[in-house]
Amino acid sequence: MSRQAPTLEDVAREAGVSRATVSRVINGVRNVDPAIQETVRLAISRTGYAPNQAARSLVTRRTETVALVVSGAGGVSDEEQNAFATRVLADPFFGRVVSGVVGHLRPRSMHPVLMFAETVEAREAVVTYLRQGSADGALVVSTHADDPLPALLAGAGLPAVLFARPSRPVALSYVDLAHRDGGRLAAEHLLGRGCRRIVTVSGPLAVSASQERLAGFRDTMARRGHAYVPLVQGGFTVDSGMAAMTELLAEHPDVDGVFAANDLMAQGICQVLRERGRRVPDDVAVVGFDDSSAALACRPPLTTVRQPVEDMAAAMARLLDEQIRGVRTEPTSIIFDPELVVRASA
Amino acid sequence: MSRQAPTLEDVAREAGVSRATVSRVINGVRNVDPAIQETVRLAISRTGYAPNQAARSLVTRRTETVALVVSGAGGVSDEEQNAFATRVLADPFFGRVVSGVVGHLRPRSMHPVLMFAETVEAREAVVTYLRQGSADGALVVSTHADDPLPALLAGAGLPAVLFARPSRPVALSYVDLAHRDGGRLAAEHLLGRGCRRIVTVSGPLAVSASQERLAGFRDTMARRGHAYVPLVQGGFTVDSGMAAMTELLAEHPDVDGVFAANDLMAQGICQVLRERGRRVPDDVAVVGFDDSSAALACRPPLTTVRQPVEDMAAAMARLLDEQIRGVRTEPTSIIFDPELVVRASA
DNA sequence: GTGAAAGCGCTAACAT
DNA sequence: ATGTTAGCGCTTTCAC
Repeated sequence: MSRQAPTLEDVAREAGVSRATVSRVINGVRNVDPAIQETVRLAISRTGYAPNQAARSLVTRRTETVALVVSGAGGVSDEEQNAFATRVLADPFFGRVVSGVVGHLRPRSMHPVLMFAETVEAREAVVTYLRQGSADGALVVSTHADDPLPALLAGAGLPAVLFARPSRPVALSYVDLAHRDGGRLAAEHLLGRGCRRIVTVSGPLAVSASQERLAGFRDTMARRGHAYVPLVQGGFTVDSGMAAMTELLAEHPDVDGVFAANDLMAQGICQVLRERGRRVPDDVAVVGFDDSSAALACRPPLTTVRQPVEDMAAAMARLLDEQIRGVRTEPTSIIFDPELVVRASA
Repeated sequence: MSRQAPTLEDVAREAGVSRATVSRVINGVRNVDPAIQETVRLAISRTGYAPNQAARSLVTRRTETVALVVSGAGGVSDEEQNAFATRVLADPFFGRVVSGVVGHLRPRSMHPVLMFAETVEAREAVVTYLRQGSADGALVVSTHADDPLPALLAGAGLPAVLFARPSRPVALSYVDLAHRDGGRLAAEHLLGRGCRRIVTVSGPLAVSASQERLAGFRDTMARRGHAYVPLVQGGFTVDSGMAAMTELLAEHPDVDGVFAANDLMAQGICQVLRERGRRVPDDVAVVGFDDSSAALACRPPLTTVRQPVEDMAAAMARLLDEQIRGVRTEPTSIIFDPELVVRASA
């Protein structure tokens, strides 16, 4: 192995100054003679010094690490735990979250620890992890409306920010999308292009985002005289989109417009439509939601309601960062506006 | 805020014992009277004590954290960094890696820090992170053959394990697949079902896995008398698969079998074939590689060469774990065998 | 502007 | 089996 790593002491000796001075130089504290700064910097590179993060954390009470938690609800079996991670990461949505989070953290030399909290034990582990000071706070992305983790975190007084408003009120900051407006945009677009037999495939109604998108959509439809919009509930996956469309097609063969609550399902829907010989968008127009990579991968490319996930995730990281630094003390919410992106499918 | 967190000292006082005894109970060191253990445990829960990880790490020189690094090669621009994370996570392959890694780490109360190293600075950041003792070691998944990170890590004497054999020899452990055997399995299957006009879409030839899969495939074809197999290079994405198949179809309209170097491309290939009115597998048989979620999502479901990614990732984590604990000192390689999974596409 | 010294909370070697 | 004690390497008053 390599010999013992150099410490502040070593650098100080090498530079002929005290530990305190070296520490000041490293941490960019002013009031250090420029000449000495140079000497110290030289000594640092000569010794190949790297500050010990544990020692630093012990006194600063900060780790520059945050937990990025993907949280479910149920009491899932051990078997399914792996599946949970795989499933979550397979969704292009999550990649955008990570991207946005890292975009904020990296320039600040902060790092995300990936955690999955789909069981009672796993949730406890998250709380323990934070209570031990292994991370300074948590960014929580819930996949289920009645996720108990936010309340657990809030109860323990741990810094945390949520992606999406919690279903039960909890004293935590969050970022969210104006999902209702998104549903409205979709409805207006379909109606605007002349669709009259419109159906919709919602997300799991246990997820509040699904409900909101649906509510906004239905609301707008109702205002335009469409009292009834056939609905099938999907699961935010390609497969569930296919199944839903198959079902809808059987009951409503004259459909000419579909609103899917996310792009993955819209992709499945387009696939089924094509298999049944319906042209998209000529016979049936399809509008998705998210503007994820699936929207571009889809044939035809999806017209969709864009959710600025990267920006939202970055804002989430910023909120947590501010809370950790004590800059922000009150729970804050930031709501982003959706935007219609018109491509070929509608 | 909440009041100062309780320390070992507080628990010790509460239990009427010394700090050392409490420490022993917490760390499960034997030689502690069962009765006292009980007293201590009670004091712990009464005080709501959680050990301070920084203090612990300072003395144990271990963080119970490993860096999970996705590493590229180039000097990518800042703009593209976000895209890198998004792109990487969009690939179902990565979700399986995470799943396997977490599967090993979690039961050991270890945690992965997610890092992306697609620029010179980012790679430096990884090295610094490890040198500071913020993580005990690194699990590296390279997306490019001439990734400089492994050499950097090895040079710094930092514990690290790679997914896939490095292109230049480096003194690090790695896990890998017998890609050549995988290519062979694909060729044998296509030939076995009677295909005679076989083409192939490889991955980026800068990636050694691509080369190996191709070599095994070509080798087997050659042994069976097929001297020439038309080849188009793809990029492991659905789109690149579509483009490649379009090209191949133009030059070889009589094609009756395709070997794609991954499932994503196979998916694109199936899509193009269907659009051109070719039935899969009746007119053209398609074999993919990986057995990722894309294989099941594909229509028809893909016959594919399974790569046990979760197992490989778990093994990678285990190797690193052993290296960190000092159980293993020599670089070790573990090569997994591919397996043909027959579904509908071939 | 710089140094001396006091901890941060824990583990582990040693003493008992 | 339990207690005492010496650090781990750093930041941060507090003097100067």
